[in-house]
Amino acid sequence: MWVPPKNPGSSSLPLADTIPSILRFGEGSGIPKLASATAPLGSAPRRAMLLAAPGPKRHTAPASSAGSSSGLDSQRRSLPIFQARGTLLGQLRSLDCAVLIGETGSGKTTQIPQYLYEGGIGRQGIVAVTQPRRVAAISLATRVSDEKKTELGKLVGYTVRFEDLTSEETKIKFLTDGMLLREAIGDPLMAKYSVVILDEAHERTIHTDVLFGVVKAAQKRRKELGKSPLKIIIMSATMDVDLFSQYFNGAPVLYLEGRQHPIQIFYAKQSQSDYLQAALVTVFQIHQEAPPPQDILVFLTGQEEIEAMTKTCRDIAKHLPDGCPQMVVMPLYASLPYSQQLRVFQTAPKGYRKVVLSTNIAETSITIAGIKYVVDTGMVKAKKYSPESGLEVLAVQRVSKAQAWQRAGRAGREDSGLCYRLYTEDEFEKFDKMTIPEIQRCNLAGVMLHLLALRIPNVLTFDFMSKPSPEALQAAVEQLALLGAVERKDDQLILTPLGRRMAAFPLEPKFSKTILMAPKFHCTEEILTIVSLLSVDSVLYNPPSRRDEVQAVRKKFISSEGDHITLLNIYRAFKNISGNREWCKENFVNSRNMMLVSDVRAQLRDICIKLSIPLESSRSDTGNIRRCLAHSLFMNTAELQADGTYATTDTHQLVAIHPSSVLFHCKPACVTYNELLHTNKCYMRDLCVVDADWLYDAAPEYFRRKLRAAKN
DNA sequence: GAGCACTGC
Repeated sequence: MWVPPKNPGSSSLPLADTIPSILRFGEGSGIPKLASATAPLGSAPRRAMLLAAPGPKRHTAPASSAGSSSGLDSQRRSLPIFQARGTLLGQLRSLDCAVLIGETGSGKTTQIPQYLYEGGIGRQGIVAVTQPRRVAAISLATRVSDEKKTELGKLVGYTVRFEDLTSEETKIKFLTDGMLLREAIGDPLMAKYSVVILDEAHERTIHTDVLFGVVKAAQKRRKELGKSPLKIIIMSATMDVDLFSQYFNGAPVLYLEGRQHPIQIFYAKQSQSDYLQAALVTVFQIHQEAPPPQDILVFLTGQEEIEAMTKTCRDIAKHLPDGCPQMVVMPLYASLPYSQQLRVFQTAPKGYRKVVLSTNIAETSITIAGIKYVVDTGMVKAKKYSPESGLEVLAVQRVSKAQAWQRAGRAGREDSGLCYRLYTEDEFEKFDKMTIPEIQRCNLAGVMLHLLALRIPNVLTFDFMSKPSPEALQAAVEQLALLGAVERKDDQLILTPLGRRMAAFPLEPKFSKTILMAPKFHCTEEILTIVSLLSVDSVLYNPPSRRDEVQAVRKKFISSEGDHITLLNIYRAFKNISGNREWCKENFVNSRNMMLVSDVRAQLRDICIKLSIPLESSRSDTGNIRRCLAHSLFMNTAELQADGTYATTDTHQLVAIHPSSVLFHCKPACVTYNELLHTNKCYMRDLCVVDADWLYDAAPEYFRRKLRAAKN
């Protein structure tokens, strides 16, 4: 058992030449919430009732017969939640809404849907359980169908984009929150569901936040219409209970004990001016003092930082003193090719310690077994949105307290763990309590379009749990008006027929509009490809170390007309050789994302057919494609100024061409772009060369208005 | 002149 340094200052680091300072840590005074199994929450609403479920404290390893039915049964019974089953069912039976707070490992997500089913609650309909991520929905459905000893897709099934494994028999259905939201367009009362469980509610994804309001409205409406009741259960891991409870008319909060292992927290004794340096020192300090099979997870902010740190760690690890364990260093971030991501799941060879340097992908999306130590820089790269400028700002910032606890929790998955925070306890106390929910950080055009499609009476006053600013709502509606999706009628905002068609696509409104414009320019096939490419992560893989190779190979696809046409060329080449992996590797194309593009394209094409949109190809005529883009992206344009810089056409914001664009070294007179992203500079991403005249043709009134505004 | 946190429909 590793013992925390009693006097950290005296522990000598054999790497003093490379790393000048030793970081001093003090043990946290406040007992971290995650380490406390009995009293997880300080401020429970008064109406709350406590469901203590003291399961076995000792972590029981999965039965060796895991998979066999008896093993699964005994595992189910050994879960902490099992002893609370009766009480829980009694409560849930009588409640319209409940908030369920369960620690990691309480088994709430797998067990509660089964308890409801077994207890005959809501048998007349389906029990829906939403998840923020696809993989979670799929693996939970698999697990629960195993426990019920049924075939996946029968009693228990799942629905995620591109995959629907449900049938007439399905009574317990796991789905992504986005999927349930999309289903609601055709069925705003959610008539086929008797219970909706919104899981991982504390993550506050934009979809969960919209669903809060949608299920609440559906429940109320069903009651008014005298239809069968809809039961709502909110499941969350952390402390936002007051907010959830208040929003759902004072719904009772039920607590479930979990099986999180204790985590010891250490804070930096002094404020750190350089968190990268501090992280480096801490990793090697731990490495020197801890026995080898215990792995380290370090939270950093981005790809570039992680790649640089990986290299530094590897260099230092080559020159470790005798007797020191060896080290394997692995980067982890979302744009890393899948095969490389998988490496973090391999156990390190004997005598080696695994050090994973990760973005916040390891906070929720990827769980790595065997992590004993977490090193938390306290920093995260996150997006903010300013509705006034329409600008998205991507910046490194402090994490919230909730996020810091989430990170710490990654050390206690299998056994007790330790978390080193590279900030002082005083600094921590100044962190925001919660991360600002996504719905308050985003462009809301898509959300507003969705709400309108759900026939919500007044979208500007929609009952959000955390209301976005009026400016953000107004900006979204204005954007929709510009796209021709909404109009005012008797002081009410309603969808135009075009808007209703736009809402049928699982896309940002401007991309839906682009598709709907395409028939006019006889290039729907090409636009479908381009929009698909733009709506998934980049298919281009750019390893910094092989930049020259990448450039040489990519040359053959590059179009002087911009990124859209270049991407189209790459997709066509990919399809011409019928899309094999080898080709992708040779051409630095991310094959996983490319496959996804194919799936997305097929889905969008199906929707076009349902909407009777003619599917034509413009073949080699790229002018029509660019005209089509100009007609739908006219509000996203910039013009070259006399001094060689670019200014946006509408607000004359100074912008630059993003270095990832094929037009980076070019100076076209007029371009449209997909989005502006503010990092060090205000960059335009994904550009297309257009003719200024086309823009005026596309929206004469818009530009006349802009011109008048400029004159005043 | 030089850069891209993370999900999801």
